[in-house]
Amino acid sequence: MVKNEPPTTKGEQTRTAIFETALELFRDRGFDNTTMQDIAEAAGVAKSAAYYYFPSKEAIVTAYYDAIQTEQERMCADVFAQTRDLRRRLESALMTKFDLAQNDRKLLGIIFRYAGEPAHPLSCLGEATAEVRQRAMQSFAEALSVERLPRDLEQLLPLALWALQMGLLVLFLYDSTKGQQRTRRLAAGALSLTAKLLTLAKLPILKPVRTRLLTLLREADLLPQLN
Amino acid sequence: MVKNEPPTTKGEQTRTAIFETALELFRDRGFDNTTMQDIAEAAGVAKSAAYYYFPSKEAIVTAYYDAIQTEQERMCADVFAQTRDLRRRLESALMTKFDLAQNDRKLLGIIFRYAGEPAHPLSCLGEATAEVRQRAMQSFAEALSVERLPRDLEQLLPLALWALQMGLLVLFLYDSTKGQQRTRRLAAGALSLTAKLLTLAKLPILKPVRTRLLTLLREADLLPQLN
DNA sequence: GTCTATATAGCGATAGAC
DNA sequence: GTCTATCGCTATATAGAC
Repeated sequence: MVKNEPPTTKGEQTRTAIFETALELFRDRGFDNTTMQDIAEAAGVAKSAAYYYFPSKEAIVTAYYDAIQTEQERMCADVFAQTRDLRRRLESALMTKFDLAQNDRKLLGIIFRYAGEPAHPLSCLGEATAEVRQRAMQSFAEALSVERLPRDLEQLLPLALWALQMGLLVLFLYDSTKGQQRTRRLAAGALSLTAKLLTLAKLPILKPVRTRLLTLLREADLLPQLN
Repeated sequence: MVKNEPPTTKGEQTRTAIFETALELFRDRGFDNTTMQDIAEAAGVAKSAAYYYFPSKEAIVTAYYDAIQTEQERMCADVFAQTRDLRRRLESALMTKFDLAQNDRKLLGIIFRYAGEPAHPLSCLGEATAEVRQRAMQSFAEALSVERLPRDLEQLLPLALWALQMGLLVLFLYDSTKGQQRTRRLAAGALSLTAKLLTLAKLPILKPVRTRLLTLLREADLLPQLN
C-alpha cells in the first residue's frame, strides 16, 4: 500500500475548502447566522455538496474540535519530549486546548448541543465521539507517565483530568474576563490541588477513602473493571 | 389585590393544554419527531398560538424541567419536615429528581442543548435560568441546615452538591441499566463519600487543602466573595 | 466516489383580528 | 392580552449526473 500518494485527493480539497470557509463565516457572522447555503456559495459548491461532506452544520464544529484535539496532541508531544517536569506536562495536556480555542469560544459551545442525547452521533459524550475522548485521556496518561503511580490511580487520573478539562472548558466558554484569566487561574489551582491530593492520598487515614472512591467508580462502569 | 381569582385564566388554560399535549407527543413519538404544528393541532390551537406561549419547542422542555424542580421542592419539604437525619435529607435533595424524571430521560436531555452557549436564553447554565439553579442549591442548603457547619463549607456545599447533581443527571441520561440503578448507586456512594470527607475535613492536615480549595473557587467567582 | 438539481417540510416571523 | 392566517427562509432528503 503506497503511502506517498498526493496528500490531498480532489475530495479532500473540497472538504477542506468547505471546512475552512465555514469557519471563516462562523467567526465572521456567528454560527446561527450562517446557513449551509452561505457556506456552499462562499466555497463555490452546491449546497448538497456541503451536506455530502458534513451531515449538518454542527458536524463542522465537531470536526473543528477534533482538529483542535489533534493540534493539541502535536503541541503536547513537543512538551513531553522537552521536559519530564510533571507540572509542565500536565499543564500542557490540560490547558493548551484553551490557547487553541481562545478566539473561537462561541463556536466551540456548539459541541455541547447534543450532550444530553446519548444516541446522537454528535453527542460529545456518545459512542460516536469515543475516539477523540480516548485521545484526550491518553494525553493525560502520557503526561503522567514520568511518575511512578499505583495502578488504581494510573487508571483514575486520566479520567478525572479529562472530566476536569471538560468542566473547565464549559467555564471557559462562560468566562468573560480578559483572556479568560479567571478560568486559567482556576485550572492552574486545580492542578496544584491535584498534586497536593496525590501526596496526601498516600496517608493511611485517606487510604480507605481512596479505595472507596475507586470501587464506586468501577461499579458505575466509569473505570475499567478489576481483571 | 385579590388573590382568590379563578386559579387559571384563559391564557393559563391554553398554556397548560399546549404544555401537556406537547409532553404527551414528545413521550409518544420523540422530541425531534414532533413538530410545533403537531403540538398545536393536537392541542386545538393555531401553530402561532403555541409560539405565543413557548418561543420554541426546547422552551417547552425547559418549562418541564422547571416543573420537575418545583415538584421536587414540594417532596423535599415533606421529607425535611419529617426527619432531621442528614443522610435522608440529602438523598431527597439529590435524588428525587431522578425519580421524577425516570420515564422522561430522552426528553430531559434537551435541556442541555444550549449549555455551551452562554447568551442563549435556554442555556441551562445561563443568566436566564439562574433562578431554577438557585432553587436547586437552596434545597441542598435546607437539607444541610440540621448540621452546624463552618461558614465556608456552608457556602461551598450547596454549589458542590448542585454540580454533583448536574453531573449525575448527565450520567443518568446515559445509563441504560434497569431503573438507572448504576447512577443511583453512584449517587448514594457519592453521598457517603461526602459525609466521610466532611468528617475528614476537620483534620489538621487537610485544613490547608480545604482553605486552598475555597480560596480558589472564590477567586474564580464561583463562590460569593469574602465580605 | 464526487457532486448537482430539485423537492419537501418545519421553523418562526409578521400583520392583524378579537 | 390572546390568538389566527399566511409567508419566507432554511435544513436536509432524494434521485441521479459525471
